[in-house]
Amino acid sequence: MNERYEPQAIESKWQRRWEEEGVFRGGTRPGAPEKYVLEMLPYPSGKMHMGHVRNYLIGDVLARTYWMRGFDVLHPMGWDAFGLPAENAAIKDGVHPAVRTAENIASFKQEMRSLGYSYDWSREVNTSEPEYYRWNQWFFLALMEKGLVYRRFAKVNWCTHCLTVIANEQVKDGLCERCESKVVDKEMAEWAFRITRYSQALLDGLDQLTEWPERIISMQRNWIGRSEGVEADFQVEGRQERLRVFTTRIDTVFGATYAVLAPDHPLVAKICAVERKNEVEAFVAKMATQSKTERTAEGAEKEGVFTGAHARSPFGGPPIAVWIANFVLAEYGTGAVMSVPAHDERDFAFAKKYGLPIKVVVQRQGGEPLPPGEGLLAASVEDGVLVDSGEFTGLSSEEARAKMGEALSRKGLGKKTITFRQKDWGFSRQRYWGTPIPIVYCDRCDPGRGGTPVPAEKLPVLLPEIETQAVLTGRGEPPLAKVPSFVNTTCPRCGCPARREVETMDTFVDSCWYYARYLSPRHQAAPFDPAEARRWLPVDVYVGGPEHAVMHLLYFRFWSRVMKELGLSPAGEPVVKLVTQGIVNGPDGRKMSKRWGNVVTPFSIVQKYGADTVRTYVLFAGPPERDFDWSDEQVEGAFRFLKRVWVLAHQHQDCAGASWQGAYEGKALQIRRAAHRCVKRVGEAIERLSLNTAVAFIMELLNALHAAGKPETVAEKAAMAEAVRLMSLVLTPFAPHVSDEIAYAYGATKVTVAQKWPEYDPALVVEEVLPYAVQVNGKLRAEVRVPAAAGEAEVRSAAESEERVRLALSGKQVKKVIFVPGRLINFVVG
RNA sequence: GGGCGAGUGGCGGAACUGGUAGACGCGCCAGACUUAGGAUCUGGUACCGAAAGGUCUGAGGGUUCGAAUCCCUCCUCGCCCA
Repeated sequence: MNERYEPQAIESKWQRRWEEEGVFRGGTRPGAPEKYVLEMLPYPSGKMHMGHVRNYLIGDVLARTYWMRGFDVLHPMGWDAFGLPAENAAIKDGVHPAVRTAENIASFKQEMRSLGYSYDWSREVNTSEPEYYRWNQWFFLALMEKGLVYRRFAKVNWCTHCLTVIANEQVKDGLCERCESKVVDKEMAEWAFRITRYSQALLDGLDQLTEWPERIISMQRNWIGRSEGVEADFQVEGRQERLRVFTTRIDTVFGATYAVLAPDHPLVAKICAVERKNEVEAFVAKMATQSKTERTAEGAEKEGVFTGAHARSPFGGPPIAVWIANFVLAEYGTGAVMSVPAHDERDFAFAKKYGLPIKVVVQRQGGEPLPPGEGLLAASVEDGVLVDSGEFTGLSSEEARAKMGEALSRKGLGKKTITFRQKDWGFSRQRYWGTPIPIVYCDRCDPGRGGTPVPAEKLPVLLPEIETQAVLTGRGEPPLAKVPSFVNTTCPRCGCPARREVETMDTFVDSCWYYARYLSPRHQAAPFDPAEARRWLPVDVYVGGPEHAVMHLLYFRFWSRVMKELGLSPAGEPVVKLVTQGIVNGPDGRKMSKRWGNVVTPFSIVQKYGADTVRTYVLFAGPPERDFDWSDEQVEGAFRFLKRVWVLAHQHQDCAGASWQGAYEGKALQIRRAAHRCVKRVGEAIERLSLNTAVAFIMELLNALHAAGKPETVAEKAAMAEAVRLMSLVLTPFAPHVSDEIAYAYGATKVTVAQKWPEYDPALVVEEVLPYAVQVNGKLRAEVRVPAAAGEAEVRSAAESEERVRLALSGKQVKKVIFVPGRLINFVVG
């Protein structure tokens, strides 16, 4: 090895060598236990950012460690290559998305290689290639067969900037999650997956995910939003119609003083009183111009109008007024609610605003009783005991809910129901750069335009070549509608001229199953080879950002269940352990962004310090889950550390061949102890995913070896050679290039990742002398060092002979002695 | 408003199942080498105090021989849900 540490001189050499030797090829250790380590595949923008670097490093450390621990490891990487950015760029500059995407992938991949990641590139997957997306189409047909795909006419979230429909999951505070533009409601036909059929299963499955972060679990639970309640029919006065409401608080039904319909509820027009017609119609028209997110936003003013109609509760009582209001949505529950102002905050605010009656029907169990309705200052939403509720008076809220539910079903006026907040997944996108939906519309045999699926043997439906500037204009109909050669086809059923579906699939479809394609990326008969799936699935560790908690991770759990039902995969849940990494902020503590001018690019740091420094720094900066702020000084520190590792190895290179059969004593023994202790601690730290402390332990070893000075005796030289070798092995997951360079200089014949993770000698990691804390009444008074084998009596007498302890004990009576072996002794005095 | 998570030196962070708080790194201070140092090496570095000693894990209380860790109240920040 060179005298100076020059990463630029060694890193590409090792990267080439790993590649040539195929050391990261998965499936090359038949018979060995398998580990599937996966990181979320990136959208290939031109440049990597630090978030990517960190994401992939966490996986890389695990993959390399598993190789060394003897596993057969699958650690693939690919490209989430369809999507809006490339298409939006094309609208601007006319470069075809495929061209731009290919360029981006090439540069992104080169950056990845420069960081020394241990990917099995032979399994690389690109979701924009027909070889991949034909299987999206195949899945579409398979799901359709199972009744999990349907076409609906619905109010969708339309992003005014992306010019496409986006999923509920992609709307954040009324804005598009991607581009932060306004999202409006738009009524249109779309294709949807019936994911709600799996809502309960997805919820139940969360219990098995014991190795997922608790907050991701709770976010999914919230998102699915199961609520138990009842549907109850209110009879509209003087008409045939019944008004079906959904409520989770049927126990408060006797306090219902009015009912509210969604403005677009079908009953509105029918029951509206003639004299209120103008007002109601005006309100309905006004609501139609607002999006549902706008209408129900936190600060939004509650608004409504009286329809003139009245309805009667299924439990009797006087008729109550029926209103329509902005905060009730047709899509949720039954699109109608009973309003109980005394026991619901929204209803209370609405009642106050419009002077509607308030009636208390649930009393608190302790404390001040609630004043009668009109005197109430705020709604009381807690459970309690029913009052003024006919035959149910005196029951607890919980009992009342059960009894009332039963009563409703008995009378045929309602039933218990479970509703979910989660909605079906609309996946039509009015864009070009995505998977064509394999559907044909034929006027002759399908006049209702329900759509006829393209038969499986005719797949793929290829995305057509286009005149980029003419088709990707950002205006008008979906781009594919402007490509006659694509649109015009023949009906698969009757053979007549027909038109193809011009919408494409949400890219979240691509990421639902890519991890399975890696198993057999060139498989022709199916999306992937089920035999490989039995071997590798589920994924052992999945690393990615927590921002995917409720979109990707929910869709992908859904898809996994479907794949299991199709007999493709053995796994219900796709991933055993999920790791969500924290954000890398700029040095100023703000999110890295061009706007703040605080972006640190991986490329610049690799150039300046080399990949090993970036790797070591990023992993040392903090625990994987936590955010951290970039620090140039700390990077400098990581570089200094590697330089010191290098210098030490270089200095003692003459020790490399030394061997010693005799006993180790003195300095030689100290060196060996430090090294073996380090091996133990680093191994355990990686297992706990405490990667920052793992690096710290290697630093401690380095400090100890530097402090040991120059080895003189043969035993010392042999110990030093062993220590350097061990250090190069445990350093491999973090700084693999330096590790290999050193390992070879010390006689290795295989790259470190192909070597075995070292075993430590248990005899060398137990201390001979232990420090004991000596406390008097819990306060530290001294520290004594005693032989490890010493018992309480010896520790006590050693402690009592300490000056400070004697002083603290003098004149006091020892009432009790607490002895914790290996830790401390505590004298409790009176 | 509800749920979850976090709060430890000047800074990033350590602390296994309640057992010596501050590992490791950065920064800073002093010294060495040097034509030079923003390179490198050595030592120091939670706070108060000259020292003896005392005080420290957001604040306050509790349990315990002993609490960063467990319980209660409150404050601040982050994320998610409403």
